[in-house]
Amino acid sequence: MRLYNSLTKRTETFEPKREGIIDIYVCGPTVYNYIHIGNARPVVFFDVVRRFFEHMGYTVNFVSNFTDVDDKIVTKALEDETDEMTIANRFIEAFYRDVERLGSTTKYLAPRVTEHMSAIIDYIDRLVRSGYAYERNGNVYFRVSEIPDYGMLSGRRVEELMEGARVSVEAEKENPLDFTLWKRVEEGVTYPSPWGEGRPGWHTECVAMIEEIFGGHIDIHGGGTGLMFPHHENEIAQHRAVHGHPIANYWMHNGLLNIDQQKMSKSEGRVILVKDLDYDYMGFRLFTLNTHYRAPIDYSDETLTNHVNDWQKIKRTYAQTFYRLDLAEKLDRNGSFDSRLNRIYHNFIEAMEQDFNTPNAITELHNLTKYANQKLREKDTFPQMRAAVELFDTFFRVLGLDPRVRRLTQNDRALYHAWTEARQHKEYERADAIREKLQERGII
RNA sequence: GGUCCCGUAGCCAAGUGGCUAAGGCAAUGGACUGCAACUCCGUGAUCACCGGUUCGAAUCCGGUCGGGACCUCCA
Repeated sequence: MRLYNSLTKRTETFEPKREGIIDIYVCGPTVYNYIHIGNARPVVFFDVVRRFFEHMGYTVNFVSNFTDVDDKIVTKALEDETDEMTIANRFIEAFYRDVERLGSTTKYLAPRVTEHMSAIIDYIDRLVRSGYAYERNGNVYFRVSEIPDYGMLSGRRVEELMEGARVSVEAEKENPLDFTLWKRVEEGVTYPSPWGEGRPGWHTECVAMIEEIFGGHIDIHGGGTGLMFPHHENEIAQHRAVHGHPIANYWMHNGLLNIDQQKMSKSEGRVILVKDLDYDYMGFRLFTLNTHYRAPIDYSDETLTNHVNDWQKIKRTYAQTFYRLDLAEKLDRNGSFDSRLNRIYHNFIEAMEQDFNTPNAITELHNLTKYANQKLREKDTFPQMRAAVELFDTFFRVLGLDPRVRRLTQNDRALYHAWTEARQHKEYERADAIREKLQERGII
């Protein structure tokens, strides 16, 4: 398995800390709104990462958090005249609904910041005691100058950051680059701490939860490119301060999703929410996976339509192969893998092992589709068709695609036989009426 | 001002030094069919431009043009 490591900027051979087990953490959403299709990208991609590792026999401990304490949630609660917990719960539920729509599994550990507040406060306290952080008027800041290679992940040097005209200037900070660990606040929910009532900054939650859940050192840390700076940079700094070693062996960052060549922007009305997507979600999933995860994706209706069509063809082929076998009572037989199918499987795995080259993996899905369609037109190919269905099932499981094809009912069979009979007797009007029903159900 | 990424057929996209530059969508010709749909077979690229390195470059280096991101919350 080869993985591009954002930390070292090179493709490396992946080796987990423990034989056969992979600990992975992906930064999750701040739950103050419905997620948009850009947020959907890591939801889909890291789901595929997990699925592929599981296919390869690994046990994957997958954790992705919910940020349910944040200024934006406080603002939203004030707007809606309710409390933060209500807002968070509402959007966590909505998040799970969207994740399911996208075909990603919801069965993973999803810790909430509110459930780990004492761990977060304790973490900050240790940073203060060891001199890596300092308190000013109820605010706590991280002392960036204590970390010599600060900026290594995002490829920035401290001097460059200092020169940036837009670095925020807060008088009480020792250094403009110092970031907030704890914030004294007047408005919204607060928590008691050694520095008074307030709320934690955003950057400590992930490291504190990783420490509490995994013991402080994981295999893979994932997230969107947009989080590299400053969030992940700050995670690295804090973890380095407390533990003296890197928090994760591999960092994986997915590229962003733009709309019409530009970044999604709420203020400019260029946002598409997952729940409002008026397309087949499996087609959308295929669309995101058809570009390598590190490259940016440019969304347009035309491009998405391309992949929705792709998916329809794949799904149709699968369904027809499946139903043909079902009608012939051959679904329970064993498949026969010929050299062509073996090569398709082999190429698929090879593509995935090459830093999750899902576009090339999808090419093999197309090759399989062609194979199945060819077998459908040839005589006496049930064993090969059966093998194709098995391989489809494997690819679908790894990529998280679901054609929603189930075994035929008695009614479906009767309909099919009636159609065949009508055609044999050249009763075309009746045959066409039945055909329409069969097509509606995707059986032919 | 500083840092960085990208430009492959109408559209999406893989390939990052070496066989005829994968694959899909769209288009188009043919086959199959009672008609149709589906499907199958076939058809498409001086790899933005200019120069350099090399026996050899889409791939490396320099420049030009074009697009975008980050340095502030951001998947």
